[in-house]
Amino acid sequence: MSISINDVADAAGVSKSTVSRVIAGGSVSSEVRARVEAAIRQTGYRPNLQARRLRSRHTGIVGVIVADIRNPFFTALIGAVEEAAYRAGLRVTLCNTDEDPEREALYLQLMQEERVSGLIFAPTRTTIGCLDGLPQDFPAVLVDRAGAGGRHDAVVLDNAAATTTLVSHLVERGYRRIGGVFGSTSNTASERRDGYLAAMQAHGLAADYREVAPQAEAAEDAVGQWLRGPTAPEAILASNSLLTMGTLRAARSVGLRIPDDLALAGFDNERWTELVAPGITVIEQPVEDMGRAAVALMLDRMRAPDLAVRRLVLSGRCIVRGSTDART
Amino acid sequence: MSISINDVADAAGVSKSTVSRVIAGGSVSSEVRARVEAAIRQTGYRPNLQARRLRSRHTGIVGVIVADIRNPFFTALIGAVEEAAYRAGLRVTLCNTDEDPEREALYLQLMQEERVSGLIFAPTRTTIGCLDGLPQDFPAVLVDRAGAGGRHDAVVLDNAAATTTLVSHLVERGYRRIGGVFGSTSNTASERRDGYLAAMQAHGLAADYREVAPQAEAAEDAVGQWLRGPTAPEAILASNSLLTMGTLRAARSVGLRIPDDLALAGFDNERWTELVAPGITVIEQPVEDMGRAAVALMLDRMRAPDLAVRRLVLSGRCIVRGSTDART
DNA sequence: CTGAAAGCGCTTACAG
DNA sequence: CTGAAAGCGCTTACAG
Repeated sequence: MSISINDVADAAGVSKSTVSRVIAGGSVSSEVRARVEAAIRQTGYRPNLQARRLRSRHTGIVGVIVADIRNPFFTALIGAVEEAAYRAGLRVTLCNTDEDPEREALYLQLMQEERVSGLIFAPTRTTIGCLDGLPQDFPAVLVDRAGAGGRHDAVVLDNAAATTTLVSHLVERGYRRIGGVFGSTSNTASERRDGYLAAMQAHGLAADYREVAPQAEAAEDAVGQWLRGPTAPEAILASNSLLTMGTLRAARSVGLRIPDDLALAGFDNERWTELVAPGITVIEQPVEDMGRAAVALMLDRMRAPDLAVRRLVLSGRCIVRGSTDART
Repeated sequence: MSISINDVADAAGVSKSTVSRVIAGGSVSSEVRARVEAAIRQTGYRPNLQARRLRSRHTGIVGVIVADIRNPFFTALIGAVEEAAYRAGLRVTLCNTDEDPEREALYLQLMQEERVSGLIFAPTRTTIGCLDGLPQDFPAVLVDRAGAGGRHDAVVLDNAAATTTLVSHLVERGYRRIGGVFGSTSNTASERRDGYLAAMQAHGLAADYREVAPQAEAAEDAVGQWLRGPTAPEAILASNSLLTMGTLRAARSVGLRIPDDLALAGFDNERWTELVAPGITVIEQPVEDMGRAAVALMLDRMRAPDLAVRRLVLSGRCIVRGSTDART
């Protein structure tokens, strides 16, 4: 069937050990090396990675499990992780859970069966609790989503600070009835919700919020109802760009103008947030840094499994645009 | 180190053949099956997929190579492929080439070394030519991008029809100086360019276009210059959503209003194209169907390698919005 | 239904 | 520098 190292060895008139050494860049006489390289070319030999990984007992694969590949934040994160992993000579294998804890459990098992060298994971809140099921020596790094005081390395945004910034900004602009739309599945959304609640309380304002599946449709439905009802807020803070989009669509379909009838602020500086009129005020996350940092933490952990658990907290940057600008 | 099938066999007091049978769902007495299952649970055993794949000589992995994971078209495609593959009991491994032929060559090799069961690939134009380097028995399906009369199965859009529709629509709306912005790396972009040229000629109009790297920044720069110059068009047709976005940004920065100063039409019905004011006229691609169809073609090819080459051409749907509406 | 043996394609000590 | 042997963790005929 497929050409194996034995075929190359035969063609070159050497042992397969020697072929293996040539491929691995071990010490081989230049004359033999040339012969083997010619044989490789001639036979069209491609090493079988399954065999190599089995024998060498490490795969050089980093598993990445994200919650929603259609969320541009995760796409950007994946891109950054991929690049950093590639530089470190690691391959990436990607899984998408669609925020489903069952699929998370499945993929977590699969990653172990793949014997990945490391794992980068953005879990749902449900799964964060049962991460202790992972073997001790499994180099896993949480990214974007982590509990406080977990057993694993993590890279997260300073969500409390970010929401405080957003709420303060809205209050400064004169808004009082500030509502929130938060994802219901992630710890990150909960942290943003708690930050919102704390900030509202600090300003002596009454809080009101909705928790929905972190997708545009869910936000559009929930916010649409809300905006049509008697408790409609005059400003909304949304916890990710999909929810921001859904909120915007809801406002449009109800016929509210932004920012005059409804102010809007959210997370993630997606290009479209700048293109709509008015632009949307957002917290920009250092997503490239987050991806790179996750890989760096993972590499450290692979080298030194006994390192103390590290938690990297990065700051967002507030970009003010017209969507929160009615009162100036 | 890691727990192997032998440990389970020892714990259950059976041979590893029997353990293997239990896992594979072979015929085993219920008493023995129960003992083995208990041993699996007790030891925390996870089968080593590298070993399984090596021995069974097929991986059950479908490789997916796309040009740009940040292009929402590809993200949606990946999602659809993943789902269809998952249903067929296949795993997906994903590679992102960033439109770089060198990385394409690298990943193509890697896919062979991984011994993937099948490949779904959106190649650059450069690479389409040297796809014959793939082994005959390699079940590869091209998606979104394919040459005419290639050796591989393919799923593509009817690009000629789509651009003809767009040009006719613009002409109908009274536009005459219709320019184009096309990606420079893909065959699909070339087909759209050729469709544009043919349609313009059929209408007796002079064509003018730019070819750029298929990213927003490149389009923004090129179109910005163009719009400031003496040959500025009154309408622009862009060959993907990133280019549409760049064109829109360029128009904004030059201070042109859409559609009064510049009409705009593009590809891919991304959510933001509906959210900006005015909305953007686009060709919507049946991207989910494309992903599913690619997997279906691949499965057929895996089962029957000698099947005649098939090329599936799907139609886009034109969604007219305000961006092409100045004259009505 | 169950087990012993062979072998998938490599790498890794161990000799020479 | 080179090769023969062992073995990574499985599955797959082959016996019984």
